[in-house]
Amino acid sequence: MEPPVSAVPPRITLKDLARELGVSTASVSNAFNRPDQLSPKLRERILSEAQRLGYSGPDAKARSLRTGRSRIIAVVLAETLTYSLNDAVASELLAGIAEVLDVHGHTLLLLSGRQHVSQAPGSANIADGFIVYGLMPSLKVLNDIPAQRPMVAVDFNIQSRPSVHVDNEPASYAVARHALATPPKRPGIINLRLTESPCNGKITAEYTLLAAGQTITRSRLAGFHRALEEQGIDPATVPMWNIEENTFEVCAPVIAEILDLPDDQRPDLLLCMSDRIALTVVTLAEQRGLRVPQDIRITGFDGIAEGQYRSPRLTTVRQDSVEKGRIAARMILGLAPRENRQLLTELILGETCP
Amino acid sequence: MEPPVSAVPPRITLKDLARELGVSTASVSNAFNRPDQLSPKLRERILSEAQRLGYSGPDAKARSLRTGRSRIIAVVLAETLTYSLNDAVASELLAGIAEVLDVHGHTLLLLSGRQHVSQAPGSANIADGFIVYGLMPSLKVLNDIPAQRPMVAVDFNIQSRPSVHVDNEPASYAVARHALATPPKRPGIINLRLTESPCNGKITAEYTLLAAGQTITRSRLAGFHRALEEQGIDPATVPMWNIEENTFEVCAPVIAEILDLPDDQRPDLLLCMSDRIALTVVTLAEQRGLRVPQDIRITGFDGIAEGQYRSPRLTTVRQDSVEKGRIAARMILGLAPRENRQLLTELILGETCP
DNA sequence: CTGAAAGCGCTTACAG
DNA sequence: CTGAAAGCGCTTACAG
Repeated sequence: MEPPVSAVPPRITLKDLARELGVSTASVSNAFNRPDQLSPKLRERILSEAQRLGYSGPDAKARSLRTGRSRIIAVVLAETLTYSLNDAVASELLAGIAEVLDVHGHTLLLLSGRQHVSQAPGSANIADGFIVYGLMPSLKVLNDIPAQRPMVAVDFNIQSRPSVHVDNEPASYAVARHALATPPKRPGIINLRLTESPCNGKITAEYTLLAAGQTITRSRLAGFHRALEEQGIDPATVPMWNIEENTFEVCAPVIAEILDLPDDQRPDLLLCMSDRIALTVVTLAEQRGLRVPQDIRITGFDGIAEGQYRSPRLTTVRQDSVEKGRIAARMILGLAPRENRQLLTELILGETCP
Repeated sequence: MEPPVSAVPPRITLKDLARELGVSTASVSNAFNRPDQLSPKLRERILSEAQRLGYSGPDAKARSLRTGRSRIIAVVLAETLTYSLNDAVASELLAGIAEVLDVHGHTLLLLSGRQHVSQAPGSANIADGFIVYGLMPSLKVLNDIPAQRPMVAVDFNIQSRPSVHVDNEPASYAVARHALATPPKRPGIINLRLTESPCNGKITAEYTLLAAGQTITRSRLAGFHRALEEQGIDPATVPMWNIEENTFEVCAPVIAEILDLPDDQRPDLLLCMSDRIALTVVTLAEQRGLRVPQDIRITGFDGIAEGQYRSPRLTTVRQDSVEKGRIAARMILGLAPRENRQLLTELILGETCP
């Protein structure tokens, strides 16, 4: 089905090299892997001869079969790789993971829970461990993974596996409480992936929200609602929109619809479930000549760099995604206890909602 | 040295399953890999029994040794993974690569040319092919790669290997020419990684630039210079600064230094070698109450989303990094001829330099 | 369509 | 410190 990556010309193996040198295969192996197991002189000879003959070291495929370990850790991403690689939060998580793996001699294999159908099944199970990021449409990918391999879930839960989270509900509560301290005339909420069936626009009565515990965005909504109630605002009276994908392109039409409402209907405070959403509001508001924060106040969630290295700076709540990645990686490598972890977030007061 | 990832409990193998079912190992293998080689009925029985006994399919380590292919393609990044994952251009490249690999049943292994010393040598050679991105401090990593494996270079050159580039010189010329059509009083250039020894600030006489052909930024400078000369401006009279890493944090102090020059010395046009640099100029200029483009005009290079989904939009030249990744991936998979490619760029007229 | 057997390239006790 | 040998878990001609 797939064309071979290349026709491989004759290749020299460890055995060939041993024969060539008149030593045992064990000595050649030791020359590369256990310097203390042979004389420096012999090792020198083996290594230089290897270089001369174009032998670049033991084959990793054979080594991993023999030792049972590949030194590869897989990250399974709920979204497509294309999306994840361009998302600031996912990128930071990956950076945190990569940092720890690198220091401990492991490498990072990227997999997606939304892979193409032609995806060779089982190619994932080469990895020694798995970090699974976010709720995926189907847990089928996880079935290909041998049950004994370590696995940790990030930002969602897998039955009987450790997980790493942030304190979504208190974090949302904190930012909403700050925003509501200045009473808004018309607050609004822009959710992220919160409906059972796809909805990119206003959430009307016909939509059902995902169940609590299924998604972190449900916890974020709970935090918003708690703050609203505390201010004597009935959450049921606050209009909600939903965004299907955390990108400018997908956010823009929904936000344009909101901002283009008549002055007396347009929200003057928008609580957004991500910085990407909030930043899109800022950009489209500026394009329309709406003043931030005078005409419309905006809050985000995540604390990504793009929201801080600009003007006006985003008011948001910062989660340390890099640290989330580090912790997940340490758990997988057995350097940290495999337990459920919840990281704290930090309220950032920017200019979009002073 | 490194602790094992986990103590693996007893595990069932293909052989065990075959014995259990009273069939040959070939049939079990075929049930998973070649459905046409056995009766649907037997296949059904094997698959269901496998599930019941917790056999999740053939082990990828053994399979890859046996077949000689891992279906893994490695991307070797010149920068650290932490940097690369958070850089828009590198992320787009990776996204383009991942897109093609995914469709063709391959997965993506991330490696860095600046790995930690403890990095297990040779663990890279599990990959079937290598995409090498950017000039790295040392090509040592590449030595561990068997010579027969396909390899393609992106944004730099490796002896006798195909490469993928964009038209850096003409692209820079185009954007500079556009900018210089409105004659500046005091043009300036902000370079990226262009000096032999590290320099984060003004490039003075004591610094030597990297040789032409060594780095793409040298080609970009050539484009700027050609446009300057064409306008009768001697490039030697145009002040140049250098940035060591394409991040806000590293750019900011250099740019602050430039913007804080007295009014009669501050450049009124800055030609920047990346959008990240240009965006940092915009942000810091806004913070200082400088008007863009009235007080200072700014051009970038790359065409990243962040520069376009904001106001003022960046004037820049767009390179299709996603496509660069797609092409490199197709070459590696043997789906496109292994030859040198140069992609065209597109001038984008934004508001930072109308 | 099925089964017996070779062998992919290593690492690692083990005996010397 | 060195060498002979087993075996990691598969896939694939090949014979039936």
